[in-house]
Amino acid sequence: MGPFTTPKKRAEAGSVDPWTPTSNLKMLISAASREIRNREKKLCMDTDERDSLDPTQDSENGEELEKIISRKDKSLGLLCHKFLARYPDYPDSALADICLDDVATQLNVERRRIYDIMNVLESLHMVSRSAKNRYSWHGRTKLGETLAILKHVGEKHRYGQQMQQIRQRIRDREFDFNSEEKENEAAADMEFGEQKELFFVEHPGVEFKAGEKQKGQLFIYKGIKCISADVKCYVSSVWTTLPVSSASVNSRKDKSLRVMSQKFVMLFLVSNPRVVSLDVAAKILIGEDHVADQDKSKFKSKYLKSA
DNA sequence: CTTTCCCGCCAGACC
DNA sequence: GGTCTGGCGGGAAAG
Repeated sequence: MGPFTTPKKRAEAGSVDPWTPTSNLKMLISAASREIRNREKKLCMDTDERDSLDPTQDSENGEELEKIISRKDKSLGLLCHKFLARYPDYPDSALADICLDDVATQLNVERRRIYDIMNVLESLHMVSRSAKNRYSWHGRTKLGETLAILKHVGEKHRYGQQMQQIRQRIRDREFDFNSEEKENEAAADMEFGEQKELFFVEHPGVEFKAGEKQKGQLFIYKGIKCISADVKCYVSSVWTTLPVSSASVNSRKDKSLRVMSQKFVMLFLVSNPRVVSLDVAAKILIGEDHVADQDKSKFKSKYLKSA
């Protein structure tokens, strides 16, 4: 193993439930489902029992486990699932306080992973940052409102129409292989409006406190995997005022996981049909030209590698 | 082979 | 100085 290779981590005793290729999709559909969560609780208990077989104590046993535990068992989606299983859908008025260190210890993962989960859940206002190292758990109490707001914002940004346009162009391209130029023109014509403005949609009454950076990379998949899917149940209520601002707390230009997650949910909420391809989502969320740039640099690096 | 995405380094914010 | 936060690249696993 070279000096720059990712070190292999000791196997952790995790779920050994047979994980299917569609597990992430299932996760998406069920992340906040109570039934599944109860099942998960049971599963976690089983896992705890299994933990008594400490893999670090017995190297042979550890290697054996390492083979059994695939990367799917360590996925962010599963982790988020386990996290959700620990908290009630509708917590009492007494705030459920979440300590990052405790959660990391309990779930037996690096602290870094908890930040990812918190960012996604925060984007849905299922948690909010209360202090350094601490979050408050809101569960689904604000979810309905949040989804309604996000849908409204998604409509405002004309995400639905944008998706239709992109899909149409993709279809056109299938009939016309020499359409590259036309395509670029079309992209230039497309009216993205405020879409390029970066923003974080706040929940009324929830103060946004975290400091963050502006560098960003699209980790859409991280967002999707952890988000509750019964989106359609919540979009009926109507909002007249949008708590969307690019000033004050939102002044930090933000392409963080938190914001990208919100935007992705918006796409789902306004999409018809309800399937959103990553390709289309990326074109809207990071911009068509940027997607093209990324592809180019990818080809370039591949070319250089093979040369 | 290409795509997905986990790991953890480390920059920058914050204290 | 220390700690917290989270963007990001590398590369292994999955497809």
